[in-house]
Amino acid sequence: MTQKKPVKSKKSDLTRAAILAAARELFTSQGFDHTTVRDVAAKAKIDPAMVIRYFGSKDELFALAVEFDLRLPDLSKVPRDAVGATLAAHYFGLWEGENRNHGLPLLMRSAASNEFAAAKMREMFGKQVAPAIAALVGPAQAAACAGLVASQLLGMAFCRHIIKLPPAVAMPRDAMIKALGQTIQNYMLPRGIKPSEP
Amino acid sequence: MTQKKPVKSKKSDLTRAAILAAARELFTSQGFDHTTVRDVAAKAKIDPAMVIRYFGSKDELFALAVEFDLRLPDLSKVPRDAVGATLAAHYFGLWEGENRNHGLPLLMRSAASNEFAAAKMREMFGKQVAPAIAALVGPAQAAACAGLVASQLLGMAFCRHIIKLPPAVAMPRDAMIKALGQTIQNYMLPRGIKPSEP
DNA sequence: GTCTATAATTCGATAGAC
DNA sequence: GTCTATCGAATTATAGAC
Repeated sequence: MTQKKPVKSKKSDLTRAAILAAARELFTSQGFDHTTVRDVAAKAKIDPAMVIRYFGSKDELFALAVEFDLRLPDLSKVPRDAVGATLAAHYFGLWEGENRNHGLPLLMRSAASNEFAAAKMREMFGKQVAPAIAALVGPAQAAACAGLVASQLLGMAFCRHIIKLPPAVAMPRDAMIKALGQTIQNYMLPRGIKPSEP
Repeated sequence: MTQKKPVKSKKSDLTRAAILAAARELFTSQGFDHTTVRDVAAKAKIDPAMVIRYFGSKDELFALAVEFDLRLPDLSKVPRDAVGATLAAHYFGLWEGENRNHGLPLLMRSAASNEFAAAKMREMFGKQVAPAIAALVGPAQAAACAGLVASQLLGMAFCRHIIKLPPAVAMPRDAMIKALGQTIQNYMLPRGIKPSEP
């Protein structure tokens, strides 16, 4: 008797997870092009052929490695004058908090030279970030506001965590959150103008 | 009679320049890894072997392709309350002005996934940007200020020109210069505090 | 499911004729 | 200076034994 869907497939799942974790680490530290299927297999302690067997190709493995959820807070529940600080703090939690085994560093590092990653970043921004901002500042100013906020937050990530520019690395976390929070607050809700105003 | 250093070596220089220009274009659009010596040779309409003969190796060719001068204005000659706008305008001139055949787009695109390019960017920042800022705001606040300014300017370049995030691309140049100028001004000279104050 | 062996490309760089 | 021919190494992906 054949089982269509076995209830237990522990080993397979563990192997899959090990491959994916190894791939994400190596893609992040070495980039897509300089990470070989052999490297991933070695780190996951399995045979290179298994990587292809489980994921089909190197490209499909990469596509799964960059998938993740930003878990943005609900900005409508945040005091209006604390929106900037909240976003800045959330962003640093993503980069320097306890749970950092997500795909953001990989996506950020890859997006500049990998069109698939760039497209993924635009998609994530459109689906997760833009709506949250539009709901707060209204549709008229949403685009410009979102572009400015993204440029500041991604820019700090680029300087501090990707290329490791010394002054950006040296800056204390609190000072940075304060400075970025003020900037973002000003981009989103300048001078207390209500979003519904003309 | 042999000439040690011929006064005229037009052809060689033209070939070198053609190779370098082709390399910069291809490295920028395809990235270092996906640009082959054969690609560069084809674009420059010469033999692939000549690329190596003229530049030694692909790595050395890349090193020359990323070399350039930011040509920052002398900030000491700019009114203090116009420093932010001046820097923002200069930055956009680099990215969207008439003379764009420099290495900045290539450096920016490569730095995230190429350690050599990242080091070059840190070096350029340290030699060209940091001193200009330090001379204006004083040594005490120079590092933090430089890190913040860099994060905002590089972040907009990343969003608007590298990954082409729709809201950042759509924003009119004037509106962006105004917004970034205000932010930079605030990072550099907040509330009119003089740089020499404790 | 797992591994060995290798197919099929592709690339950077070199040797040597002219 | 320039081109032809090719080396040697590395890569993804597959075929097939066990």
